[in-house]
Amino acid sequence: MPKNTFHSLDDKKKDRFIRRALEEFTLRNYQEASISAMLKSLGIAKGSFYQYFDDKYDLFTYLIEHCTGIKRSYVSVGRSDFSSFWSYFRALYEKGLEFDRDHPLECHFLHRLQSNLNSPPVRKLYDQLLDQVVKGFEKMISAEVADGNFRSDLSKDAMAYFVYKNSVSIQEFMQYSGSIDIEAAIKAGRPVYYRKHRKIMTLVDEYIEMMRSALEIKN
Amino acid sequence: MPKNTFHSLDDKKKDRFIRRALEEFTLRNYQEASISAMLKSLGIAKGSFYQYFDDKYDLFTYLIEHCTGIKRSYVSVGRSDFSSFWSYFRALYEKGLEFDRDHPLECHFLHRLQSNLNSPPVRKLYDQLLDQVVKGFEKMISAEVADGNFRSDLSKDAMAYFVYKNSVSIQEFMQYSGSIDIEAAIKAGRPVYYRKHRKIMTLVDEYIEMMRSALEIKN
DNA sequence: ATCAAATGTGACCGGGTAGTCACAAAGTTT
DNA sequence: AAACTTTGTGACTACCCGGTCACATTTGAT
Repeated sequence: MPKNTFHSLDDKKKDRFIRRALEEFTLRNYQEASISAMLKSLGIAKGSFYQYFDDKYDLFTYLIEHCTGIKRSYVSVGRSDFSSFWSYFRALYEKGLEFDRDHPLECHFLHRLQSNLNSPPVRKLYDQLLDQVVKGFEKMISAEVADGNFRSDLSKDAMAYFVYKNSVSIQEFMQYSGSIDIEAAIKAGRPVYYRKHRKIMTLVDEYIEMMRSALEIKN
Repeated sequence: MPKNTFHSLDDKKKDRFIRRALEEFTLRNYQEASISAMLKSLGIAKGSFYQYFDDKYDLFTYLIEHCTGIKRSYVSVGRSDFSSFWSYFRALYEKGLEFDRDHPLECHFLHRLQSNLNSPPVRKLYDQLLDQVVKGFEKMISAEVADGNFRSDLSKDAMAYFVYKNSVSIQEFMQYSGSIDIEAAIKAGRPVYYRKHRKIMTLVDEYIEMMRSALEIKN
């Protein structure tokens, strides 16, 4: 937990600090991320940092909370507002793109969490977030199965994991195929999907089509 | 490239060295992996190491070549030996399990490469391997489309990436659901899927069923 | 204006790293 | 046995890190 000293910081200074910290932890691993380098480029003394946070890990957990908090306000769409799971999924993805548009650093800091799985403390935090998402999907998928929309011959947790992983995969494919350059966008502080909205939604629709065929009952 | 000094090393010593190096680079990131710690636990002097390899990166690239070489000898199954793409895919996965059974360290060192994507030199090597695999799948998928087995309304590269990523996902799901503990297995030097063969192949079949439904033409 | 509390500072500590180098030991050829 | 080549060694350099602490500065209340 950040100390009071950090909270009572000038808004502008606090913002600059958070942005630089996100950049540091997004471009490097948790272990590799350097508090020293970050402070140097911010022009803040080492000692000051430790009046804001207990330690490196304290800052890291704060950043996660900061980002998930903002993300929640974007992806808070309800399944019940949509006629089908896939129109819901599509809307969820579009909200994700809005999140990237408005808060690229926050968005991709969260995406890169999975690069830190060998740091036990980070892994713990990641596993919690992962579990939340997959459990959420599992619940919705169970409902679809109960309604006779999704097939019942597959285990629900595997289906949920399948959906989650493929939704992550979409971005990875964009990177693989050269359509986006996350690192460059982060360094420039610009949204990753800027002016790529049509392109990625086309891909999202392809993925939805694949997942739909995979999970829905054939007629 | 390892120097002659390394090649002319006693087989037993060379083996012990490789095993310890693989362990180090599998349990930690490229940057975090410590040559010093590795040498200390091996009882080899610092100076000796630099008569075997140019530097850390030289060792790393050697390990990749070492592992891919062994892996190739396992997964060298031909598509033409199977009646369908999915029976081929299944056989490929079983070969992968044999690779894990006989060479767990080599197998999972390669799996953990994707945890190193923020190290530019490592990323370059990973991207090459990724491209090889995806391009391979793409070729086969194109043939399936041409034969009228796979649908033609999706882009082939997306389908190839879909297949590759989901095949990786299978292992991740095993880890997620607590069926395997890769880190523990590596530390013990034991195969990850030891006595889990039935369990994972059941999951593989579920994934194949999902991917098949996603990509094949509905009848 | 005074004083106390809050905040800022950067040299410093202990510990880690990759890589070097002068030297020692072992092996090989003459 | 002598000369030479290859291999082994570990103290050492130069550098990085996270975190500390005695002290300087600023703030705000009296």
